[in-house]
Amino acid sequence: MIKKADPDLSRPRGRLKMSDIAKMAGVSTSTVSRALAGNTLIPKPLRDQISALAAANGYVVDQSARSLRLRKTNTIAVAIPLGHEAGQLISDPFFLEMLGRLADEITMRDHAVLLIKEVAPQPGWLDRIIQSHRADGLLVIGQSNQHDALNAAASQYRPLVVWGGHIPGHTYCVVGADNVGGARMAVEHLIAIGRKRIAFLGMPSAPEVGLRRQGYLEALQKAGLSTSPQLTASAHFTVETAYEAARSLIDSGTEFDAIFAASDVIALAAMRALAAAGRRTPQDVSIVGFDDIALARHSTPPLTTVRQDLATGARQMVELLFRRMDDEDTPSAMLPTELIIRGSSHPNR
Amino acid sequence: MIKKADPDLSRPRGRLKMSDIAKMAGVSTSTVSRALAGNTLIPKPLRDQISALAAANGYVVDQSARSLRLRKTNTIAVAIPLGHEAGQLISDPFFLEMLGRLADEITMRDHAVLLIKEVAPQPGWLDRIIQSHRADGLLVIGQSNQHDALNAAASQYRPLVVWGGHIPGHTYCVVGADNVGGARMAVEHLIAIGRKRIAFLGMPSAPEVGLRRQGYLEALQKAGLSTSPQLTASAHFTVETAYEAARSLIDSGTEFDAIFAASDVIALAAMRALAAAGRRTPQDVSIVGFDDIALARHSTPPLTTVRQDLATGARQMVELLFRRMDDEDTPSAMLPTELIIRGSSHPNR
DNA sequence: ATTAGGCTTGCAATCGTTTGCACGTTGATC
DNA sequence: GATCAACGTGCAAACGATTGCAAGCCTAAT
Repeated sequence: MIKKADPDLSRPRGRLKMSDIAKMAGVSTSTVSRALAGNTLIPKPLRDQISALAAANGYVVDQSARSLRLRKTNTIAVAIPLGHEAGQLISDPFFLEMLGRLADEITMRDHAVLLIKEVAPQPGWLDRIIQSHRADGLLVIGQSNQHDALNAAASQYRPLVVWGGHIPGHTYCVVGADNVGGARMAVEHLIAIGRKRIAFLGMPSAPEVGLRRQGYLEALQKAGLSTSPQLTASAHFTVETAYEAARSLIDSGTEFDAIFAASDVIALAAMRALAAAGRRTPQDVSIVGFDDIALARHSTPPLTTVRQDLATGARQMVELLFRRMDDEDTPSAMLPTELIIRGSSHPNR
Repeated sequence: MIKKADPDLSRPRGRLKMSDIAKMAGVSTSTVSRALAGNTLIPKPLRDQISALAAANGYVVDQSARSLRLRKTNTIAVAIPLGHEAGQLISDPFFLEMLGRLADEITMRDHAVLLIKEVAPQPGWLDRIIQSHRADGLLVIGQSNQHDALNAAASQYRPLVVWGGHIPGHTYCVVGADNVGGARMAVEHLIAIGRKRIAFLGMPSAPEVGLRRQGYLEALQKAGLSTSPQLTASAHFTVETAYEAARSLIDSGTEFDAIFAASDVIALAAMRALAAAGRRTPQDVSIVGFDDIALARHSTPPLTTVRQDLATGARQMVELLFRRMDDEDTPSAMLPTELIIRGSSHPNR
């Protein structure tokens, strides 16, 4: 009953459909569909014949049709909202590495990854992603300035997990590092090695950064050190803006003997700005960053930083998302951080 | 005729469809469809009313249905074949940055990005992506060991553009740096500063690396220097394997005063291996890498490297892909490289 | 010989949009 | 007052899969 594919037969220019395979095999589309799905209603020998025939002809199920009928796409959307950022580039190595890890985890579960970069999120952007039914679940990397939008979306849509800071009042499921604790640890380290005037570099309006600043302030207050607003300088996550911010801090004449930066990218930019101004790291100014990106260990001097475990974070996010896709309600998760002491803070290292 | 949405009306738990909006507006689905598409057959006032009604109710067109009907998805697939790689991670910063740039370019053209990581590509993997109709075009980052598969796919499928090396016999559209020329330039630089025994680090079975090795050999031959096979050591693109390869080169006792590495990641790993073995860079051994990743300028000493212009490369790829999606046949493109001389090769810098 | 029951298989409806075609309706023209 | 074009709108047929239901076939038991 099974006929061999005939290359001479002018096959319709268009793509093969399931009914074409059915015709070749002399059965109905129903049978082909069931056979390819491994449905045991179809006896094994026939199933194998049909699968072989489909493979031989390079037939592949059309996902649009399948998704429409099944109302599921086997796809996870990963969205990166860029509300704060200056450029429109996904540039921070931390985000990129996170993206790579998430892709790894999602692929491992036989789902595809739909990458969505949202440059200046407009009201309703989350709904547009969710309602378009292009994905079965949504991961958001970084809250940016979209805390309220995320809360609104989460109230109607279960399969949503966010990477970011644990902001008071979040009702969405968020996975993220212990930003306050990590920052406190970093600043306590600076205090322990004798630093007194510690500056903060970062945009506190980004939630994670705000929490890191909170940890910074807590540590300073506990030690009775100055928390002067002049010691805080705003910096986006890009190299250029961070360099400028560091430069203006230096030029302002504000005295400081250490910098705690909200990210490694900012820390490294600050280090270069200091060097350009003739201030040595760590002799004149100690620097601590946050993230522990690959670059950190390779800088001169190597960067002391607060490490976030991205591999675990990504695994956790995907794990929670899949449980939510099964309609389970899952709590948020906070991951521990680790202080990695390298040469940029401490001369003896 | 237009009715306000009624929140009390127990809306079916399931999602709003176009026919629901039609009912609310007192028109047919056809009209709604046309209105939302901005079709001028529908008078402007009515169009606006319908759009407003849809927006007010958070209605979004279902993409599965739309894609099925239109046979187009407004999505570009970006595939990363990992045929050679040791781990299963998308780890090389170069790939990740390329991915980010591609996402930027694609998003700018109002298409979504479907990210596909192919860990150990099985025969037919490209067909499975193409025939599944999940995307309107396909970008492949890196040829890995899939040259033949790419040729086969390209013969049947137009909208395909590959980032990689210009291997003899490629029939697919490939965009990539001038690997041979860039490598030649790098090695000539090493020769010019007086290096005589120049080692090569990289896996020549990866096409780009093979071409870089070719440029390396050409430069050596032209200068009448040794091209001894002992001067070549295989190294994957990951930090760990590269470190091991450099270490075994050192331990082998083979004399060398310079290393040309097939990528910056490899170069940086080699630099660390040398330092661990007590050899100074650049005094004892000059090092040149390839890519100019962000890390390169921050290492100690900063890495001399062959710069590939990723921004241009990504733009070019997407540009060509969209032209191919319009059924144009486009030629491959080779991008110029630039030698960035930093401290790792030359003591005086 | 008849019927029951188990296996296989196919029919036809369905998922939510888009769009060619045809059917009104309107106002202008002769 | 009849004819015609222009304009607006809706019907219904796709797009390509999945699946509940029912029908056909065959064997075995009464």
